[in-house]
Amino acid sequence: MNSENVYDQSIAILKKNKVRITPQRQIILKYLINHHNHPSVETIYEALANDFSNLSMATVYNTLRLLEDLNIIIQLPNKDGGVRFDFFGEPHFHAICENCGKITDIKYPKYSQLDQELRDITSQQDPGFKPTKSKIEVYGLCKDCQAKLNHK
Amino acid sequence: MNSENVYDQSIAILKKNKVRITPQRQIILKYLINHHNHPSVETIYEALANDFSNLSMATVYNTLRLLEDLNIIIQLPNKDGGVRFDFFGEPHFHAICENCGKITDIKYPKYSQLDQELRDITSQQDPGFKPTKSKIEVYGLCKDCQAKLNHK
DNA sequence: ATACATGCAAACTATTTGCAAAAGA
DNA sequence: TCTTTTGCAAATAGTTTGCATGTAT
Repeated sequence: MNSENVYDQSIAILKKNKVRITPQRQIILKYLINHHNHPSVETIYEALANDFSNLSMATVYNTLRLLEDLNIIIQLPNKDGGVRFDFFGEPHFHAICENCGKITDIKYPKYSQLDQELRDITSQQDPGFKPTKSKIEVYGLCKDCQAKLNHK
Repeated sequence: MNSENVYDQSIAILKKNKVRITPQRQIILKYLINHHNHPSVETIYEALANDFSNLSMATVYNTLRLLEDLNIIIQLPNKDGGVRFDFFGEPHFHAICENCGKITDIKYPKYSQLDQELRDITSQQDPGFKPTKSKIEVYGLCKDCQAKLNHK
């Protein structure tokens, strides 16, 4: 699926949920679709504020929460405070370096299958719980940090 | 494994890493082993400050970070700011309600197997990355919140 | 003995909030 | 039109830090 389709599909989700398509929401959504750098709120704000004056942090926060609630993006923990975001088009999980905080996308062909299994088990053990999504993270040390830490 | 063994085993990990066994660390660790309420920093502080005067928030923060770094406890996201913690004796994952933030432990017999698979895939796709742990969360709506939201 | 840990309070920073003005539908 | 959204600035809350004191080993 190309990024145009992905964008249109996301906009459709917004419309279905009766939220207004504002320019701010459009550029933030586009930014997230086109950048796979797992940006923080501030990274997004700084990248867009130049071309789009009068963009406020509050709006970035609002939009990100909205997109996350609609399962268009997911939130990732950030090593030193704050959070980061990732457009969640193709299901994948994340490898996170415990030393530098670097986040890498890990594609997993069997993700949907695993997701279904996790939901089933959850519903079994917590009757009545209605799962909407699952999130997986693998923590460890990235290549660079291993090298750095060995030199000490 | 009973809670005495779990405690001794955790203390052994602390000793192996040459951190001092202070009374503060002991009572915080014991609290986490004996309470499966996924406490916040403040919950832990308030529960212990009564019997242990002069306990400071800073020490609770320090200790929790230490225990997390040593993979004795894991950190969980909290709905409205802050984080929560869980002693990670038997591997399990968590069901988190998106509406009220309630966290439930979900036991998964095949967890170690899945954990191994996730690590392998991560190492394959991010050569050089050295995994230390994985974390899985299933988000959704708990039974109570579904009922509440339907009444609206 | 001495390096490490603690307690306190102040500092910091990410995030939220209230409200008037702006603008989608 | 009229409800939702935005921008701004102030407020809030979670977490960290600096340093003198205390303590585990």
